Amino acid sequence: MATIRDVARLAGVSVATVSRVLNQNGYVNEETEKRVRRAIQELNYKPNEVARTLFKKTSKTIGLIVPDISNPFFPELVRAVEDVTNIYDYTVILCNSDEKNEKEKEYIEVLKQKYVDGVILTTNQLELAEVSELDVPVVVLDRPLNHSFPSVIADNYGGARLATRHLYDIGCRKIAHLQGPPHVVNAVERFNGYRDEMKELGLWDENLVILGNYHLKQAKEAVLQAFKEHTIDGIFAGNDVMAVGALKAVQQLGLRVPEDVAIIGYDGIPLTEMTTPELSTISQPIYEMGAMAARLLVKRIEGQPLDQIHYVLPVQLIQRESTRKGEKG
Amino acid sequence: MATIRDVARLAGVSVATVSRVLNQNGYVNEETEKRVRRAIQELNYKPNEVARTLFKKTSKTIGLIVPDISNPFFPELVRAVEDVTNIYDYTVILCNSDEKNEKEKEYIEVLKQKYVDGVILTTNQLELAEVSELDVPVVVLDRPLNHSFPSVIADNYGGARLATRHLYDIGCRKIAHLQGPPHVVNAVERFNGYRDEMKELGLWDENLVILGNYHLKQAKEAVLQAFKEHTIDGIFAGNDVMAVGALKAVQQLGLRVPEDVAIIGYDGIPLTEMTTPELSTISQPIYEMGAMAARLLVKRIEGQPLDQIHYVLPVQLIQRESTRKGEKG
DNA sequence: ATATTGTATGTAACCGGTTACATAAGATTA
DNA sequence: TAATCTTATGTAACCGGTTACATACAATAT
Repeated sequence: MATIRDVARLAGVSVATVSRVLNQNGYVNEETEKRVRRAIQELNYKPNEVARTLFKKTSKTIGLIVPDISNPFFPELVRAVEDVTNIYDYTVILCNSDEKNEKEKEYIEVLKQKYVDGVILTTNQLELAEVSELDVPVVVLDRPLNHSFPSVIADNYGGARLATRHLYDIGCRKIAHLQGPPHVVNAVERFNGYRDEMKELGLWDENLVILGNYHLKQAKEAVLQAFKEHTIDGIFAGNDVMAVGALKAVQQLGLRVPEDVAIIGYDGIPLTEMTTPELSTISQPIYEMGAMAARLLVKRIEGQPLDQIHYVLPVQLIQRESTRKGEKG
Repeated sequence: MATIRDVARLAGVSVATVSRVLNQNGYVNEETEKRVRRAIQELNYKPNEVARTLFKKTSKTIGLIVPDISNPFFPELVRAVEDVTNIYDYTVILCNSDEKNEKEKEYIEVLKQKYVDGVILTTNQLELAEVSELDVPVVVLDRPLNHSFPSVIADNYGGARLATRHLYDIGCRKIAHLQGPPHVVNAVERFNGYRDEMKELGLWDENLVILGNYHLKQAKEAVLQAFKEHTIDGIFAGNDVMAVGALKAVQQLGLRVPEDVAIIGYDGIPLTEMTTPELSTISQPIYEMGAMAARLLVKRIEGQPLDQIHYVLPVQLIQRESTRKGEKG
């Protein structure tokens, strides 16, 4: 690989001049510039990003920490981050944390050592101290740490109330909630929304809360168990994957969806259109969330001011077959 | 951030000695080492990876180019690559190419400039010339370029024959193939397997080939169209996502799966367990493919010999409800 | 007694860029 | 006409590591 010194030699100038041509700063004579450009062409010279990074302390790379890319909520989010940062010439280092504190800390250490320009965090496991150690911009995505970092989330509380209310509107009165893991902030917020709406409707019954862990199998088992003990005519699942688990459980029990039990999920991942019946869901603007987080991060990196620190994006009820009863909700 | 010179000063030694302690090479007196380690602790010193990279020309980073992470086949693959390379202290730069030549070329350029230690390619758009420009190890995943790079693929041809034969075995005689995009090598291989099996069964009829593009909506439309023109009692879809499209089309036509039309997909993504009826599929060892590719790449990077250059992993028929007829196949 | 080997450490060049500073010539200004 | 500004370019230090090479002393071999 040719270096800037090779180019300088071939063009008969100093490395400083070549650097000036490359970065378009300082004075360079038109003729000289042509000679330099010709030499660059001839040698197929590409500047070494690492050397540049070492001096400038900016790597045009960001870190993206997600719990698990194989969880179907994240691919679209990751894709959005990649798309947006790419426009500004950043590359993305992908990190799967499994929500484990240890892995997150290790990744943050590595990212720092690689001089990443910023980090997007999708997790709520981190202690303040560890994140603060990062001396680069951070944007928190989907799982707000309740503090000073810019964040992008969707309206979990409002979405949960919307879902619960929707089940009520189509006639459900024994509305269960398949809750996500209690250590995940958005799961708690959705639970709170469900609880408050149920209280307002005068239907609150803590026995109707089913504990899930955002995964299919465990959710299905939990729902099967719940049906043994309680009467249920509607299920609001904390995420779409668990909604599928609920669907499977209900079908296995020989009950009809939505006639006997209506089901609504949360997230709006493509999966919801692939089940039979298709699943109603509270759709989060997943791509937009990722894109927004990426835009915020780039702004922060480039020292631009943010109009706003915390963004709460609106969610949307999408009614499909799993909650479409005779009365048409 | 403390530098190696700060550590040297505090420990009262030269930078060379500190470097020796860090890299555990050369001679260092036990007492001296203790002093150095104490200084490192005290300053919370972490070596700067970028400086190291510049000198050593190895970044402990690899590039991973996939068509689109939001295609449900890839998250698990990406996850596997990340898991395995992480064991060896590599980080992963994720690139979405959309199978576009232009994007792939740009990414390869950037990866080179960042001194990545190797690249895993999941694409078949690249010309030999462009990949060869990469002077780091390359492993090709899922889509073999038919040449000298190490590769990991699953047995597409065999899997397709297996799927076709399975439909035959459960009684189908008008077996359609929902084909993937013709510019994707694995789609063509699966088509070839289907064609050869059909010929061997004496059932080959080119009218039963339906062109799809690996996406749901288009596949569904194509299947609806095909049913207008031909009699079909079995569908072998080139991937699982299209199988879902076929399922939706068939259900929309008021036909029963599998009684009237049996359906089998290809890939074995989690989605296949979430539909109703659950989809039979040819399961590829997705995680293992990614893990294997990552292991090959690391071996190549570290200069170890490979036992074998091209790996073709076995696929497996998974029979579920969508092909479970009365006779029990 | 001298040569050789092993241990321990420091100096400075190097990786490949960027940029502060020095230098110089021609144009402009007082 | 001397001072100042603009344009153009080069030298060398710098970013923060690694390592070849030089140096020195003690232990061992000849």
